[in-house]
Amino acid sequence: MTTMSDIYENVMEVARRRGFVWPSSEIYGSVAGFIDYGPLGAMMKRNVENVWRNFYIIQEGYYEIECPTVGAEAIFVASGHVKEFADKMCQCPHCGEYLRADHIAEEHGVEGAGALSAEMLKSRIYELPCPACGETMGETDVFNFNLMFETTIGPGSQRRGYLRPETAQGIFTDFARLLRFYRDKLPFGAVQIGKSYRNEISPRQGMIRLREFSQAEAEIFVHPEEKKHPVFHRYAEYQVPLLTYGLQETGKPPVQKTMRDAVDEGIVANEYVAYYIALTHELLVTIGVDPEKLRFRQHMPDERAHYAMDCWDAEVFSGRFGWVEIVGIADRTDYDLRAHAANSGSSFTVFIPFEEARKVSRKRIVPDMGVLGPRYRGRAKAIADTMAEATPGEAGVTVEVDGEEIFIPAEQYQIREEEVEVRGEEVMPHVIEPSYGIDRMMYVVLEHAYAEEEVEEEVRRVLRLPPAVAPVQAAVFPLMNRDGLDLIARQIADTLARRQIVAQYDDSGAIGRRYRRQDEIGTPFAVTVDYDTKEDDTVTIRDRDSMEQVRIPVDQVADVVCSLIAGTMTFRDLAA
RNA sequence: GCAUCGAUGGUCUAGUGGUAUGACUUUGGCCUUCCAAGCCAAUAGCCCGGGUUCAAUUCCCGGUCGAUGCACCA
Repeated sequence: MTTMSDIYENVMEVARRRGFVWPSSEIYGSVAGFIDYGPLGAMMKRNVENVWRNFYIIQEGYYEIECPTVGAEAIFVASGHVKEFADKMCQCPHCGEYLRADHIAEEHGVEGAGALSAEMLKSRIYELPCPACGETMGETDVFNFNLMFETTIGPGSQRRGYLRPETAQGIFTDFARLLRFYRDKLPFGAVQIGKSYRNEISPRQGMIRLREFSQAEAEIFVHPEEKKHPVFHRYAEYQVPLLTYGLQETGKPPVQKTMRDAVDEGIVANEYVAYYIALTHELLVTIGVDPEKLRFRQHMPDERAHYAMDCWDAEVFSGRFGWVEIVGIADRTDYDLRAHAANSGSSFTVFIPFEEARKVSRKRIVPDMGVLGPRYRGRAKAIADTMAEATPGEAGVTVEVDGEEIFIPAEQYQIREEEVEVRGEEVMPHVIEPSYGIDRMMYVVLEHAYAEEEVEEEVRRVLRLPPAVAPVQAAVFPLMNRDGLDLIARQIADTLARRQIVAQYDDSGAIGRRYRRQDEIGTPFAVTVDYDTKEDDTVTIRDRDSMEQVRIPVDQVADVVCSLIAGTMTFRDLAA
């Protein structure tokens, strides 16, 4: 039987051999951190993404957008990635080791070393020993290693661009357009599924840490003071294992909590974060993650990314890698919108009307233009505008126009108190972000689905993939490749194809071998045409997991297979 | 990036200074009335670059990829 340590090798061996995942550009030597999805892998990945779409687009109503993977420098200056998404590194002049400069400083009691500039760090580590060889660091440059891939846009290498390190920024930069699309109301959200890029220093761990990877992200814009999810009740009683940072500090295991309790007890910051924790749990179980190997871990305060306020990771246990972060659910506050507003000059606020317009009394300076006009001529308008913003003194008001201070005596204006109707306010939304690593989901689903079992002294390898993500949904076999059985089987395969089912026809070799082949790629159901079919127009349908067979009429095959795949009927129902 | 080890048909592997073993898989044929049966045949391989040598898959150097440890993983 499979031991913990070699499950990865067994899973990846099947994945390679059967066309799920291949090393990229093998013929020229593959590069760490890049993979190809083969035919079955690409199919399965599409299925996983479509399950994700069912949750976020169909259930939640957040539409999908698609933005470029290359972005101009300004985007990532604003997002903070140019500055923050980098490690301060240095190279030991004695042993040549590459090291994190801030880590060296921190180990020797320098508080907040992560926030120091490169120059500061350089001087702080001057007298410290190298953690690799023990020699004093001395004169060594501290440099930023940015994890973004850099490129240039257009000829002449004039404009700097970056491959996006997350899909989120595209949604933020489309904020104003999206707000109009959703007719100027909060909350609203947009999602994006696509490639992101991070130039990892040393990627290992196969599909777990890639330099080019697929993300599925939702950015949900909510009122900053009202983080109550409109349909929170959907998941209010849903139970999820939560590993709070308090529990982590004391080394305790996660606690099962309903989402309502988690919010009421202040464990999870707000209903939105809790809602997407529960939704993520349901989604991951749907694609085939073992619920016994799934938990939600809260980020420690010092662990959070530069933009996050509260953050929970969905972690899945892998026999090879231990607990692996698959999904991050963060309350990014208004960090991103504020940054893009400041850098772009565009508006990132939403006008929220009050339920009733509020009457606000305020004082307003009304200049006597009959006096100001003739006196200041061309500058009169500017002076009047400036006065409206100013606070008048006893004798008059001083305004500054074009760098010149001008005193306007009190008799040249009136102070009018007036009631103004304020109909609402401009607020900058907060962003709730569930962010999924599709490739990691792919790996853990394959690992959790993989099983070896003894059947009549032979090892049967089977991928117990849920029908919703299995790359091939049904197999169709003639028991013998003659006597017209093959023709009937081909017709059944055609019928299934017309019903949008991915069906594989196979007539090669013994029937048992064909079942095993399909087991290994996770095909949930197999239809077999035998000699009884010619007598009574029935076929057998076989269940991958139980290996049991049920005989059903040929003309019901498509309906039954569709129901089984959609999950509206189980094989057990069929057998009963 | 450093250190150690490794890389042989699709997969797993034997072995070698003179082009390579076996099994499984795959394909074709025979046989076969439901879970990798049997028989015959076929296809297919020494990670890449350089060096030493008459000759390198084998020895040496460099690289790539992988495993392990260190470092790294917003």
